Amino acid sequence: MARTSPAPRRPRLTPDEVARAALELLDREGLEALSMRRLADELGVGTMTLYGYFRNKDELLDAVMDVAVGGAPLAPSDGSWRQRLGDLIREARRNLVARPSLVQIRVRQPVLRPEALRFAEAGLRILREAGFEAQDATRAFRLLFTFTFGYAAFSPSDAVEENRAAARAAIGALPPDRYPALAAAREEAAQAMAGEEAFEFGLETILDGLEARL
Amino acid sequence: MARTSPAPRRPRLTPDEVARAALELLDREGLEALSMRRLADELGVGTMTLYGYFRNKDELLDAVMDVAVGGAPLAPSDGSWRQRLGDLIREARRNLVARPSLVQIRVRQPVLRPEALRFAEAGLRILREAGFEAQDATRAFRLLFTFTFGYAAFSPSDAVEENRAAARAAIGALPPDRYPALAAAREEAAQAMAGEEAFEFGLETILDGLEARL
DNA sequence: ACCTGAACACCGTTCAAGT
DNA sequence: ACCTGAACACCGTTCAAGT
Repeated sequence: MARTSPAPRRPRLTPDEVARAALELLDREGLEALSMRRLADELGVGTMTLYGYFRNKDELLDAVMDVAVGGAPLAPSDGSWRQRLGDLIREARRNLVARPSLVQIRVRQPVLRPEALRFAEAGLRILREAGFEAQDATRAFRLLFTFTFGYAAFSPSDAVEENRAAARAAIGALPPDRYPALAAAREEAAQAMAGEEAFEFGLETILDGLEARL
Repeated sequence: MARTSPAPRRPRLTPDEVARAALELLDREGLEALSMRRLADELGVGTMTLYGYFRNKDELLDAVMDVAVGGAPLAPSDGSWRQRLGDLIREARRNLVARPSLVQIRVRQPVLRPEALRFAEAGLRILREAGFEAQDATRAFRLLFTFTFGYAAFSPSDAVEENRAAARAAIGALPPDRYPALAAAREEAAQAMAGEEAFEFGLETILDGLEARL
């Protein structure tokens, strides 16, 4: 009467399940809350158990990035190359606004996972179809990527009004004779430090520049 | 016979000296080595002494940023607005390449110190002289700032060849039928992920886009 | 007025061991 | 084969105290 288990012992978790739990913790409490100890606690295992799935924290974060961008549909839009490329970038921006921690992970380490590379593939494809040669296409994509991630990294996405107020105060405290341009554009500078309008201005300006190169 | 000291006791250090010592440690060993404990040790004081100069670590980092960018001459170049703006950005890039930690500090927190704002002032002034109104000028500067800091944050500045090799390997491992554009531009993509050529392409494309708007 | 040790509440990771 | 506690070498910061 064979009991249920001569079977080889199997891990309680898969790396994917660990990564998903990490992403959930990230969404709930942010990157600073995602420690190996906290995550292990939430999963009900010892801290060191996690090191059976990932060699270290960077590897875990790599996997978190992968599950975070995996499955997102990369909405295939139509229209001109310019329209489609703009839509792709706006979709990336929406993802980064929804998950600011992804930017913090990317700033720690390059990410070369297949799921993450779908974004580059989609961008490159549009640029090649538009007529750019391989070298210009990769550089153009790099420019768009840098702007999109840079804007997410360096422009506040929450507490926007507090940040604007701080900027107004800082500019107001400068000696106007040494900072005339900032003094004359105080409100505009406070507006431009965040938000969708300044992002759109940047994106459209880059697309203008690319169009001029064709 | 008055001895040398009825004078009020004076602090052993000034905030500026502390910030300078922190910058030196940063240059020598990078941001991850700059802890309150390490810095206090190097200065030969107790850790908590530093909290007499700065309320917390973020305030110290703010001051480090200020001394790092302070005094740099912002080389006044001449030529067209386009030439001068390009030179300003290239100078900022050189500073960030020389001190990658500044980018890591900026990603932690906005910096609104007078010395740091000289860069925005110089950029805005050129853009206003070129003919941009206040709103477009601030947005244009924000675009250039975002690209410059973004490139420094997301493109490796050392171990470039190792990073390129990793990118080649990752692209090579992708199924070519699902990633045809990347497969066809593998070497170009590896090149474009870092270096001055891709930066120059981006900068010139942005300047093209701005010129088209005038 | 200025400085500081001890303590609190955390980290990531190595190592040796437990089932 | 899989899991884990203890330990190591760190963090930033609060508190109460020392000169």
